[in-house]
Amino acid sequence: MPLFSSTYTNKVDKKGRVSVPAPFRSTLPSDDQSISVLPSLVSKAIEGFDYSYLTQISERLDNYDMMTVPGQPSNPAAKILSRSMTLSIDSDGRIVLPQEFMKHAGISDRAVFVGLGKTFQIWSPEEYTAAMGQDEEELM
Amino acid sequence: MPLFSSTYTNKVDKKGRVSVPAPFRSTLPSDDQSISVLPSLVSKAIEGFDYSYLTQISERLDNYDMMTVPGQPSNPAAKILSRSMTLSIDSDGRIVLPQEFMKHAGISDRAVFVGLGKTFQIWSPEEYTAAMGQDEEELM
DNA sequence: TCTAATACCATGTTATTCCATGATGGATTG
DNA sequence: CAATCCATCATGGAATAACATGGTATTAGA
Repeated sequence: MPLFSSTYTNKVDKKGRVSVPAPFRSTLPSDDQSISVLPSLVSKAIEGFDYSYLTQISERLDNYDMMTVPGQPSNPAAKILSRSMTLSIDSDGRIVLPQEFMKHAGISDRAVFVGLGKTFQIWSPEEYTAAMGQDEEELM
Repeated sequence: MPLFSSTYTNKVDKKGRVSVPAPFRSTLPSDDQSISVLPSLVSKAIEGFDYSYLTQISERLDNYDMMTVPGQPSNPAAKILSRSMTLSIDSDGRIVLPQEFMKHAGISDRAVFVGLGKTFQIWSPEEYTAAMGQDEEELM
């Protein structure tokens, strides 16, 4: 199981490309170099995790019941699945952030990767420092 | 096992043709590029899944004692099987939505594909935003 | 034969892959 | 201990492929 830790800031080019921090990549299974992301439901950030995490969420959804029991779109698991995208990491270690996701997180030219164990988050430097409080200035 | 996620909006032409989002296609088994669909039993949408999912539902129906339990058509599994159609994906990655299905979902010229894990749904943009609530505007 | 469904082809746009460069740090060797 | 070599990493740009989409041709069914 992957374990994401520490904090890294990388540049985002005009196409939305950004390098996934190497330590994050190395915790991913070597046969599936991809990450799944979605706009956070609670903050101005992007939530990230590995693919197996998505399958766990999917299993929580009994789709058979979903088709016959009303109230689907508001189901939390459905919300996560419908909003998440799986981004493949290219041979240079980069992903392309979807425009809408960047917009949600207020990301333009730099992205802060924050390891949180089984998951991580991607912030804009500005939003991250604001959310963290004033005791952060050495993000460079 | 395929896992459908994220949300995509594609155009529907006058013939009812629409591209299946490439990420959805790639989760399907390469030797069976088709999807099975039915009008949702609970909402103004089309339910979709791959063929193997249909067989699972069929097995549920087999476990159901048809000889002793009356009113089989009301069995959800029976309802799903009887209403489902399997649509083949053409060489350009498109399907043709049956007219009745489009009518059920209120689809005219655009279709929203919503990934929900083992299954997905197809909505009209209008109905989908209405069903999701007010907090969705970036469907593009 | 006429109509409708299906298969085929063409095109612009977008995304993905490939290649080159600079920076960094660790290890090896003089 | 210092200089050099090598591997990894982040980053930019350009070439290439994939995708969505509209149109036309061909086939099949009524």
